[in-house]
Amino acid sequence: MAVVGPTAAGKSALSLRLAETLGGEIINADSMQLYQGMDIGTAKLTVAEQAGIPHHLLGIWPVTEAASVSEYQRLAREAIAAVHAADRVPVLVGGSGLYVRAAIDRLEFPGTDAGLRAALEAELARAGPAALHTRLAVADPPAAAAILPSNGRRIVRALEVIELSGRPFSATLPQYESVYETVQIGIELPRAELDQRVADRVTRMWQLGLVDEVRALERAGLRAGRTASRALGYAQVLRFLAGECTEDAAAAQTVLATRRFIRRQESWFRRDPRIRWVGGGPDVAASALDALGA
RNA sequence: GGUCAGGUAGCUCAGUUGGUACGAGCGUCCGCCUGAAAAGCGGAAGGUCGGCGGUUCGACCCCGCCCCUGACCA
Repeated sequence: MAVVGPTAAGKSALSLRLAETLGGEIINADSMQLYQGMDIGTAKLTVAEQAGIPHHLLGIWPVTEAASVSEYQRLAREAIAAVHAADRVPVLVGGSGLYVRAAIDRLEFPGTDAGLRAALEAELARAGPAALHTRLAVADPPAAAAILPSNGRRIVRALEVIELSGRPFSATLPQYESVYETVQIGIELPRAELDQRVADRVTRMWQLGLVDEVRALERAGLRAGRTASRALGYAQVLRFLAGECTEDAAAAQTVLATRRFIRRQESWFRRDPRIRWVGGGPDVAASALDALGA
């Protein structure tokens, strides 16, 4: 089963309850909790908070490593297989929509090539996205039609896949088709409440020492990390440490960016018709178990 | 009490020598998303231009009074 929903909705707490009740083990589906040492800012459960329930895929990548959905997919499926083998229930938990789909859905990621990618990115920087889009329009008209000329990132990836595989790039996500028998529980909370929780959470992160955590990670190479350095909270603190803004501004920006992120998460999960939504609050666990029985 | 500056989109501000507000950034809402996804990209909705009067064919832009904010002077 999977527990999804926006940041700060209470996924971790719910997953603990469900794993406990169902005899499950938790598998992380949060792209940033995959990183080592990114604990406070990602609201990663401490070992004590994990309450003896096995957690998989937490803190497995150094911050210098660029994230990869494809790699995550492999790891997640291994973890799921291991939990199944132990005759326990895998409880996938996380707010990274694409990662959740990579784990449970029929999705195959075409390969990548560092050199080719670098060349395309250099070209993007030099010529701009529109020029690359023109090229994409020749190589793969349907992909070009689906990808906006301003979206350099996707254009680069499409061109990379085409050159590597000699085949067109699927620029639209496939139908929802699970490879496991999965029930997805989504936690839904009113915006105003989520926004308040985010503000509180960021305040708490600062109290717990997020700035020191980032300092330590900086020494571990966080700035060089392509993905990790962009994480909510971390990017803002790095800017503060570089003297580019005040500490207060960093905190305020973290709140705003997290709110924006929540809107994107909602729009991602909203369209998946398989998700069974439950309200947050004290009854989440009960509602979720109801939804599971249903 | 006086002088000056200012009151334009939820916020910060552009702008029109009087002719339908051309606005921008942020926020809000909505959407997209196949190896960076806590990333990346896009669309939309919002304004009686502080109030009341006057001048004018016509005022957000001119005049008068009033209200509010800020600075300065007493």
